[in-house]
Amino acid sequence: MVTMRDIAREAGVSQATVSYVLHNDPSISKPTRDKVLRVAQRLNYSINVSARTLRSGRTNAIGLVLQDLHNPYSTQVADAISVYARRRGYQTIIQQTFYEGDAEAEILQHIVSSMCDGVIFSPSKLNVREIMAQLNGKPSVLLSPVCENHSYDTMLVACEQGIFTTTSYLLSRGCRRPLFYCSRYADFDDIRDSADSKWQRVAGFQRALLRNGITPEPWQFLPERHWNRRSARETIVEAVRTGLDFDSVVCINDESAIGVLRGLADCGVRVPQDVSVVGFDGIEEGECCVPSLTTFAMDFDDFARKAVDALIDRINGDDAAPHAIIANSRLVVRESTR
Amino acid sequence: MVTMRDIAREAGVSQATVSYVLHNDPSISKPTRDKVLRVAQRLNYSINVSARTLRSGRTNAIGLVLQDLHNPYSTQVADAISVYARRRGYQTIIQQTFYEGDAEAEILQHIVSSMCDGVIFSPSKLNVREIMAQLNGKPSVLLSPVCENHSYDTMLVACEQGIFTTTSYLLSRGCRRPLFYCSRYADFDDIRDSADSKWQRVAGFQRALLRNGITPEPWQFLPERHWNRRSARETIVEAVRTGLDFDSVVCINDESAIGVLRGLADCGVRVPQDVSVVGFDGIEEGECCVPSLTTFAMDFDDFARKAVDALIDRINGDDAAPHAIIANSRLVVRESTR
DNA sequence: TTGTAGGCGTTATCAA
DNA sequence: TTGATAACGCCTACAA
Repeated sequence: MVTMRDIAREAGVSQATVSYVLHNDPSISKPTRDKVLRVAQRLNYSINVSARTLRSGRTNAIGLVLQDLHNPYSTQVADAISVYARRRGYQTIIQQTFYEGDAEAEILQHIVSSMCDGVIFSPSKLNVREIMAQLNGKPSVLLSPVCENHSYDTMLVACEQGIFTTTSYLLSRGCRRPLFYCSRYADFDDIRDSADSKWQRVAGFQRALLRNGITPEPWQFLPERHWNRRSARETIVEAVRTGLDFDSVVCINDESAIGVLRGLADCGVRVPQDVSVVGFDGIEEGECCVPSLTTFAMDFDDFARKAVDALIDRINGDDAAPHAIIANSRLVVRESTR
Repeated sequence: MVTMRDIAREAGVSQATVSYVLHNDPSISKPTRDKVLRVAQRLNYSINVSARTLRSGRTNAIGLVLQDLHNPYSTQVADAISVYARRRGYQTIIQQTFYEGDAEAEILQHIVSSMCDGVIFSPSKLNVREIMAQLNGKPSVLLSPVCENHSYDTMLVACEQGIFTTTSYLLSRGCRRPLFYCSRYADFDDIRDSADSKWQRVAGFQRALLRNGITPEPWQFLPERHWNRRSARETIVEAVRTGLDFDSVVCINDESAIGVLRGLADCGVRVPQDVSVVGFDGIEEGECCVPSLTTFAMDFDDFARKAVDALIDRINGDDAAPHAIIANSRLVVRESTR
């Protein structure tokens, strides 16, 4: 490893001078500058980030801590944030917690102590108290459906409203017997004010039904499963096999919706002629599947912009009260609804 | 920020003792140990990674430098590598170069100087000489279709053989007029030994045709476009509109194949009854699309295991001659072929 | 315009 | 069993 000291020795200057040159300090004369730069080039110098960080306290990187990168939604979030952060002059360091509380704490600790100037963090197991303990004052933006705190800026997703919108659209197109994938039935009054992402979606579904004079009934709720293609596919196939009478499926996310589309194809059910399907998220895959997916699509670029801007403001010392941030989103009508 | 010195003061021991305790050094007595740990807990201490790295030279992290995270193939690679690296006790730091030579060099420099003990790197713009200069001796595994060097372990993809396999399968099912998405026509003899990933695939296509007594002709080659859904969709729609007579499409990757499926659906062409489609990669999306995709599927877990194991061996001082590594892969027959 | 020197938080050697 | 102490590579007053 070649250090500034090596360059200094080689160029016949002090190590401090090298540092100044590499920081474009104007007080260094052109000849010295050139000489140092030439040597640095020749020795193929690259700065030691640990040393710089240790000394300066700045990393010029932001941490993005997600649960995993396995699902398209997370991937698109990660992609959009990386791209925008880069435009703002920051490296993005992506880390996954794999839904393990230990990993979460460990990663936050590492990140807190160094590696990055701020964190965009999607919590799973940790509660706000624990998060605060780990984050310990480091600038942060939370990606969370719930805004159970007033300690951090939080990117919210309009779950209730989104599912209300997709369900309402379905009903406006004449559907009367929608299924919801995936949750067990719960009484509307028990969940209407829930802070939980899933229950918010269930509540949106029910509110749309009620608004249209339909009373939600337990048969409409498909059992709780993973929010992924495979679970959704298996579940909907099972529903068709058991002879469930439905004319549409409201899905908790796009990935599930794509599994539902697949499962209906397995059963020879035509979409949208026999059954309509709506998703939630707006992942790219939904544009290109057959049939393409009607969904409540988030604007990922807007999401990334707002999250990163908020974080960088905090890094730069903004101490306004933490606030909730919502990205733009809208209903996108495609082929999966009639 | 709370440091070891703070703990030491609070616990009435030296800072060195704190370090020993936090490293589970057996020479520290139980009472001292407990006292220090209690204080550390209370002060919510977390280690400063920069300082540790600067001093010890070890990070316990590996860097994964990809071109982008926008396509499912890269995402699945990143996912699999992160998961396996974690099992081997390493954090994975994912970085994207966005196909910009500058970013590539910059990221490698940062990573070289610190942040991680080794790098899994997918080069785009940089040539081997430049890579070597940036990497500067840091343990590395290259993800690259070409093995133009004997300086690094390199994960190879069986491009020629893979496309040969998918094309041969198509022909064995009675197809006689396959299209190739996407490349311009090139004479077989000019490309059969190419080191380039794309030309290897084209060569595989042609070799399969020749083996079956079919002479490749320019009309079979769809113009060069991006290897993504949208380009493929537009291209195949155009091909159908112009009345091109074909009975199958060999795609350069799965993402393109999914775009082709979509484009054919746009035109009312049935798959596989009218046209068969094969992909290359084995991304998850191919399992669940309609129709599901016949493809030459890589075993991503095997890929990750081999890449990470090789890298960790190097980190641990293995100095065997660099070698080429190929992950398991196999033809997966699904619904998109007749 | 350039050099000297101290310290960022840790690890690790050596001595006590 | 524990404590001094000297780096690791870089940044930045301050001095020259």
